[in-house]
Amino acid sequence: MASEPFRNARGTRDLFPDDLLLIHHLERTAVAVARAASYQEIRTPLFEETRLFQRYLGEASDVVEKEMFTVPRRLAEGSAAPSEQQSSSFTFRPEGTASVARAYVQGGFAKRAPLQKWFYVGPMFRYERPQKGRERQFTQFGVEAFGAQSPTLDAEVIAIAVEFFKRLGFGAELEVRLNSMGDPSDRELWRVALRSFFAPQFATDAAVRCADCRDRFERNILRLLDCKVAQCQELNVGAPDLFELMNAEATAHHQQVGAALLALGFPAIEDRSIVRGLDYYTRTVFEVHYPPLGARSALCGGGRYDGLVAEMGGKPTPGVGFSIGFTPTELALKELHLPAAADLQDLVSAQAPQVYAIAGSEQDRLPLLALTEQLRRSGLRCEFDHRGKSPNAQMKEALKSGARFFLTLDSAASGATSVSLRDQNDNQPRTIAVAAAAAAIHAALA
RNA sequence: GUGGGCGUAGCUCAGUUGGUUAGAGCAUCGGUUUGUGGUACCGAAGGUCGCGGGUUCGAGCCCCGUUGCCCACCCCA
Repeated sequence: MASEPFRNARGTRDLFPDDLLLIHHLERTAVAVARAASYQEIRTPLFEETRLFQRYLGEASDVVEKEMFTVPRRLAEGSAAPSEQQSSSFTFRPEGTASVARAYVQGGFAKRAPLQKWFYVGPMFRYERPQKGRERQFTQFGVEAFGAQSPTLDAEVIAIAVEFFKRLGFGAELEVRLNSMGDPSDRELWRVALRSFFAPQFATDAAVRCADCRDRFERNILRLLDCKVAQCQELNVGAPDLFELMNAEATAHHQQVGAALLALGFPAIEDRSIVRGLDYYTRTVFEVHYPPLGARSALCGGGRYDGLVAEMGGKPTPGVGFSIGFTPTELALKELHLPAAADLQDLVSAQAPQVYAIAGSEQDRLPLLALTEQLRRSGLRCEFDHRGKSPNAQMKEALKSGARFFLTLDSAASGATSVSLRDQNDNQPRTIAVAAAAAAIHAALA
């Protein structure tokens, strides 16, 4: 009985060896810029108890709960009501910060070593409808710095994000867009002020605002500020400014982040439309943009979350971080015709054999296989034809493989003790004793 | 959740107003050539035209349904 062929699940993709060249390049760039600023890697589990993310997302959870990959916990038979099963389920992490903050608290760092600068690179999962640049399984690079509220730390975190893109080849057009959410009490005042400012726009049925904004007014009033509809933007003019309500310390912090960024050579653009709705986000919020990309210019988002560690049950500890999605980064790189081939050359080389062993006859195959193994043990990448191709066809394979050395057993007779080695760099065939082959190749490579 | 577009070989695509046995390039496989910078030539293999139904003497092409993918909106932790 015929069945449908197997396919990958929607919103996922296979990364084949050629695709992984770029992925590895992104990963190593991320690791390099993070380590340069003394950030250490952390790896948390790919899934957590669902309630961790429910706590992390707070009020927004009813909106996003449908967009998470949740699996039920296996309970002893008949031991719990269905509702209880739901609350004790597991969920594949939709982002990195909640898990890292949980680990920070659980590991006791808030008490024994509050200052921790960590980074992570790994897969995240969101049950959303895929579209361009959005997948159900995707990779994020993120950093989280705990234990200091200094504005210079905000600037350092932002600088890591910018440096990541610079090293990937993005140009001077890179922009840091900066805003502040103030402290929670400031934000509460602001929400109240926004509500009374916008309320008249929704008091009548007249469609002065787009339908989405009518929804946002109830659900998430801050999102009114970054509506893309032109008419809505006009109606935002004159809206209450959080900075008018912000406490002096938070205001000073924001100015000092700007000054620190300037000192680092990354002048920030103030952008009041950048908002973060979750309550433990405090003060700094930022995005890194690359305007040449047009509508999809946002590459990175981050900010300060001084209330999060306490929310996770830890000793109150400030924190700041960002996350960068690999998928949008890949799209942007493709559009910019990056990276240059030279940037991947070492990764390409590492995938290619250094030596291709060519069997001149059927009798040569086993002795040659043994020699191949010997070369591999010596640390050389060595390839051997397993399909029994003709010597001519093996030569073509060898050329395609990118191997620098072609090696054949001298076919004098059975029990050959020498090999013919051709180095494509000088193209001089040399005859070498079998026992000396590995050393000769290593010498040529050195 | 809403809306739009597209499904022909492994990949990128042709395929005339509906008309014999559905084509090309690349990739693959085999061979010849070239004692060597991935050449050139010859040949082979590979498709129930996403799937199901309908219209028709006849459907890759028209109609309906379905499914998959893509894109946009929503959301964006």
